[in-house]
Amino acid sequence: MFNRLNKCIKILGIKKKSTIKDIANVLGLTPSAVSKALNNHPRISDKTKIAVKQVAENLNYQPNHLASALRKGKSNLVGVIIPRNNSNFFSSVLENIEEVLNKEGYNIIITQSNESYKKECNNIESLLYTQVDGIIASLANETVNLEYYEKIKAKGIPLILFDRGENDLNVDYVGIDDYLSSHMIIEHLVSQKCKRIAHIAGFSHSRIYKNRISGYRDALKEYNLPIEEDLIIESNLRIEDGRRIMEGLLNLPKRPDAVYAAGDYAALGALQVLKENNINVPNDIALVGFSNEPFTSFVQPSISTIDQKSELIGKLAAEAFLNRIENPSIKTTLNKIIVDAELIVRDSSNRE
Amino acid sequence: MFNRLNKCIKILGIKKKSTIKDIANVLGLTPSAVSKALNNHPRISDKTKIAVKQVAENLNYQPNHLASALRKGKSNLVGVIIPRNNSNFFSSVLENIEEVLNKEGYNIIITQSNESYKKECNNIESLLYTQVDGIIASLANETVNLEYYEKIKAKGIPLILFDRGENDLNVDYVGIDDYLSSHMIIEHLVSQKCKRIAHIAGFSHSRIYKNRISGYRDALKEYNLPIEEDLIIESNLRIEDGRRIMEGLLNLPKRPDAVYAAGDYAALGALQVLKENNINVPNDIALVGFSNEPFTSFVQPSISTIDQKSELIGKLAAEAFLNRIENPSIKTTLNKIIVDAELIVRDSSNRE
DNA sequence: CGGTTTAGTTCAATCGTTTGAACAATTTAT
DNA sequence: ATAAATTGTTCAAACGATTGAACTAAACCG
Repeated sequence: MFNRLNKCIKILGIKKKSTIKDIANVLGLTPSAVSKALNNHPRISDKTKIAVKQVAENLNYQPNHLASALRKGKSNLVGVIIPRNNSNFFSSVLENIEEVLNKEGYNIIITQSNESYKKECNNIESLLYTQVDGIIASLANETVNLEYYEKIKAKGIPLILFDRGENDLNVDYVGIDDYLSSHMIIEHLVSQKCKRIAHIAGFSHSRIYKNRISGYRDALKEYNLPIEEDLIIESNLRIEDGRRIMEGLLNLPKRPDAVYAAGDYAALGALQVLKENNINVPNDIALVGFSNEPFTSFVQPSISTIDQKSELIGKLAAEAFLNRIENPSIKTTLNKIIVDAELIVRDSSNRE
Repeated sequence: MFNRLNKCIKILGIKKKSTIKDIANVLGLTPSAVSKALNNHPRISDKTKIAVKQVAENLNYQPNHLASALRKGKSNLVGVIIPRNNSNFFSSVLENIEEVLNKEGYNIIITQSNESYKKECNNIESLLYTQVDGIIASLANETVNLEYYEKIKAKGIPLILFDRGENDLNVDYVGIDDYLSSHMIIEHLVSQKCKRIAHIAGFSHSRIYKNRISGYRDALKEYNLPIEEDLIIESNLRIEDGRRIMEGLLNLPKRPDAVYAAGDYAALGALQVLKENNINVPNDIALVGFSNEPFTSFVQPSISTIDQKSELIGKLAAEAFLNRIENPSIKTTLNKIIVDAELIVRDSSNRE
């Protein structure tokens, strides 16, 4: 049967993929010599190395990753799990993770959870199955149960979290200081003479949104502004949430004079409602968002926001992984890298 | 040395990953029986299957993908190459490719070319190295030389192109009819009584933009409108390109009364300039973009655009791959799937 | 010239799974 | 009762690359 197959191959002129064995045959060497030559093993003569590489080129040889990964027990693949791909923040993080890891010979497998916990579990399952050497992830909003992530830790491969998931697991984390970012926003709004600042918040079960809320509260206290619970509303932070909540705020007996939304999409929804009601932004009500989505710069008025330093976060997350993989023995305490975010003041909060 | 390692493992309580061999030992079977049991081989008794699965569960067994892929000569991995990840179109296509392929047991490896030909080549290289079973790609704008893609074909694995790359290689393609889409836009603008329609075009070396240009030209002819070469300007279609070109158009002795931009970002740039010049959109100058980026719906005025049916394109691309992989022998003529795009009329071109 | 290095290579086992062939045990058909 | 078919399992050879140990020459040293 084999002979027949080979005959077919010959007749049809299909080149079967060449292996080190083929190279060995051509040169009258053993496969192991070829393997060593290709890997620049010191015990192989330069003459042989050159000859092997030449033949490899001619035969269009491509090493079989599966075989070497199996033997070496290392796939050089890193899994990345992100909630969704349509935000600028994540695509920028990805780009930078990829850049750093590619340089070190790793490839990344990107998977999206679409903010679904179930999808996230599936993703972990299939990444582990693919034998990735590590996982870099940002948790879905929905994710509360962390059993699956424990599974990764149990496997003994590095797990790095970024943006979402701080403290939730005892693993490396890279993110901005959400508490401080909120503080910066309030400080700025106060400097613009705002006195009643509402907060369109994210759900407080997610640590980052919780931190933004407490940063908001503490900053208000610091500036001796009263905390009014009706001015703090949690939501999913989509455009429609921003709209709904802004409408509610406008219907209050005493309207706020500033709105801090914990996400840019919610800020956009709020802005739409404000414009529809002919409310002057920023003079009647000032507005600040969060994330520096591209559209914040080109809507009218442009929206002040927090830049989360996605490039840096991507780079640091990748480096954290490399660190772990290179020193697996060193059970250092978990590494929490907090990057300083930047407040970008635009028209929506810049009063004359 | 091995004994020492095992001792370490025992002492430290580190569970080494369990293999079919471990399961076999527990049950007093051979690894092959276990393998067959796990794969529901008909020749294995139900009793054994149940026992094996039970033990597998207990040992927290996870099949080693590398080993099975190596043996089976199939990785169940599909590579996807996209130009950049920050557009809604691509992230939506990805989501749908993933959905269809996951169901069939495939995982996808996403790589971004960042519109760079060199990056694209690297991506192809590493995808092939990872032994993907197929590649689904949309070409970078820069890509003219297709040597690397020929390499994929030479390997004998399926290659499916979408959006960018129609006709350029003799392979399966999924995309919308750009020519017809242009035609729809012109038809609509004519119905709005526009007489001098400018075209902010993409570079005509890319087939899709070329088709949009010829669709534009032919439609003008059909409606007996003159074709003025100064009203057709090619660019990269970024916001700043749209701005620059719109400024140029406004400085013409005779301004156009409509602008059709081959990309939404360019349309946005144009819109900004129009607003800055207090030109009424759509009544003085009507505007239509292309791609249905989310922001087109929430800027003011909202921008009319073409929806490229990203969900459908993703699904069809994935299905085209599955088709090829399931019938590798059938050298059917190449499959060109053209999806009908949809014109979404919004405020920027809807005159009262 | 015998003994020790050193360079260059081959040998053989291994990674974990799959798979056709072979074998033994049991059942069914004749 | 014997042949044939069926069932359940083991055997052994792959898949392609890697790697330490072993082996053979040639080179070097005293």
